[in-house]
Amino acid sequence: MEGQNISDIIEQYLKSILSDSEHVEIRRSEIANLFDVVPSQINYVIKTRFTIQNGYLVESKRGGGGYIRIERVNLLDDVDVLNTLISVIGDEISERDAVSIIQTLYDEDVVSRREADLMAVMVSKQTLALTDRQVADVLRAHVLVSLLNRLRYES
Amino acid sequence: MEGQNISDIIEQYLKSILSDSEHVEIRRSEIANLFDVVPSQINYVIKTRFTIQNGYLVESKRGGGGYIRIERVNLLDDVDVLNTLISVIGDEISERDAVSIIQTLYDEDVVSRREADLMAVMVSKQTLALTDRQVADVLRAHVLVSLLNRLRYES
DNA sequence: CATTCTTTGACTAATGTTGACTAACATTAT
DNA sequence: ATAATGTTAGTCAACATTAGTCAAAGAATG
Repeated sequence: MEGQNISDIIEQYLKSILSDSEHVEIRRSEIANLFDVVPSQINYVIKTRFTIQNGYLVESKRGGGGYIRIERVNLLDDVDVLNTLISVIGDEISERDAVSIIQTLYDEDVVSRREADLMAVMVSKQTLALTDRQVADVLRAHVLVSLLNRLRYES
Repeated sequence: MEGQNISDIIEQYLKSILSDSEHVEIRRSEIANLFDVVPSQINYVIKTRFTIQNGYLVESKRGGGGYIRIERVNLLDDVDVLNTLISVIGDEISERDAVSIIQTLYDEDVVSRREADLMAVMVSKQTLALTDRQVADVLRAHVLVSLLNRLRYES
């Protein structure tokens, strides 16, 4: 057990709830009060310990009745393929390279034909209509990584 | 279920009626009284939760015997769903409205669950990480229209 | 020491709530 | 007919209530 700092303690608290139910829904300020920390520390805990790589999905809503919801999801077996491809992408990527990555996904049966087609539309020059080519390449990398991360889990 | 704020509760109330009949017809002040809110809150609920992007049509009449009528529209009955949606999108669109449209596509069986999920990732703020919000909105509209156009052909 | 991780708080953004004012329509009086 | 009055709904901006971001300061680690 590592219970040294308060972030670890909050992490354990949330995970103990998650070991029973599939998800937790919290009010940020309540948890912050409970552990006597500033609200933004909750964001820090979530950002560093409840990532999609670890199998957690987070959604939230602001305003009255706002909340933060953490959900446990089933990670799929394609993790290795996805990690490899993500590391290949880097900070920017051309349309041609993006298409070949999508092709790999299809070859490896990670996505269907139709899903691959949609992804190809998403990374195309025409869709990412930006005057500056490099800006488009950076955005395309971002888009592709987001899509690959989405493929890590089901439902 | 997320139902902490009163707007969500009113939304659920109206949708529970809509799950039985094709439409609801309300007197604004009555609903406002029922949930103990000011009348204009009903407008807020309708404006944020019963848009055409969500698959609802709203009409109303003022004066004596006035009413607000919410109707669920079946977009598949429309001759050209996609054209309708594309015209709704316009030149720019918020993430919220975009998600509504994607949800509608899924509800109407135009796309699968997974395809809808990928599309949702695509239009998310995080994916379209741009400093200027309006630029992101414009790009998001572009992306969505591209995707909808892609859905025209069956492959 | 240098580096990385944690903690904090000021500022920002999103969403929800309220009420004063306006617009549309209906009914009644002239 | 027309005007006056009453009865609805619509708009908009101020205010309230949440969560998110970011960078600086502090603590821990090696």
